[in-house]
Amino acid sequence: MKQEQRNTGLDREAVVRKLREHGITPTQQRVDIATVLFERPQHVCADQVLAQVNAVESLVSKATVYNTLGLFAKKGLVREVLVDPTRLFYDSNMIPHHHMYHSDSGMLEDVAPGQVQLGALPEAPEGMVIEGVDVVIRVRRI
Amino acid sequence: MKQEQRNTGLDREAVVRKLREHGITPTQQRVDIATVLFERPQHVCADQVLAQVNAVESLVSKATVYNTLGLFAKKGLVREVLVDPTRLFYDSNMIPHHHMYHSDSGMLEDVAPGQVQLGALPEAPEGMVIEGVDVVIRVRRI
DNA sequence: TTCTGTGCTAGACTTTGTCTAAACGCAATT
DNA sequence: AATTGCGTTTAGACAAAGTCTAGCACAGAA
Ligand SMILES: [Mn+2]
Ligand SMILES: [Mn+2]
Ligand SMILES: [Zn+2]
Ligand SMILES: [Zn+2]
Repeated sequence: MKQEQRNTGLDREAVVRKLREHGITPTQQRVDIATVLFERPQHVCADQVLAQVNAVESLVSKATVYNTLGLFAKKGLVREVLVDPTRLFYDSNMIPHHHMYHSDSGMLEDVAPGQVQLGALPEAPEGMVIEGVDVVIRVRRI
Repeated sequence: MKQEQRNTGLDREAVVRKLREHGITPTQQRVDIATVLFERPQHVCADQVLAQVNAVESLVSKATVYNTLGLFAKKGLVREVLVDPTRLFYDSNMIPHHHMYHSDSGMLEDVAPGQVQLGALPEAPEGMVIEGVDVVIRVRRI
């Protein structure tokens, strides 16, 4: 993670703007975390974020990483993905899509929404709204 | 849980038969656990199974409950459902269906497969098979 | 300056689940 | 009857993910 590699992500200013757009006060730590998340679209769990953000020097505590990921999810900056019963993944790709989960390897792949034909959904019960529909295609080695 | 209530589930013999059909040696503990599971179609986590099976007298250890639920899932007797990041649910209803998850209350409801029109799915990658497709409709109070 | 609110932190704690090593049950062999 | 073998069960130690608490930092308002 040095300055040799091309950075396809957002620069610090763009990250700050993005947080503001979602009604999040852009603190130092939140910007650090968001910078890691939006470096590229990825599926990442809290542990990995903690490691990445503190790779060079210790910048952010565990509690803050967990709190911030929760906050980002609530504010619609990232999306939670449940495929592994032992940990929660955060998806920094907010373009609507589904997932293919390789249960052998734990690998998680995006599936374009056009690849899955989702027809009529059931109505949400009275007084409720559909928050989202998650489709996970689980695959394994033959 | 006395003998007053009508038992819609399977009797001990039927449970033993069911285990055998799935290639599972029907030990005392496994039959106890299966009896709880198939008393009625339900979504239940390991903790709850442990509590239910040991309600009257201590019959089965924690390790055995976890091992057995894992075994049952592997053998296709029950189905794992991932909706709550903190625990794994087991579904004793193996008829294909989807789920509606009430994120406020943690309630989990079945959705008939006809209610969700799942069209063409993507091919599994070379050398892989689709194990299953999970559809979870997350709803919450307005 | 003092007060107030928000955010950050270390580290204790909780919960879910796994692992280990010993014991058990039961059948086949001697 | 005693021995062996093997699959199963068990208590309890352990691991990992995540939450909580209590104190501190800091900025803006009064
Ligand atoms: Mn539980
Ligand atoms: Mn977890
Ligand atoms: Zn994704
Ligand atoms: Zn179900």
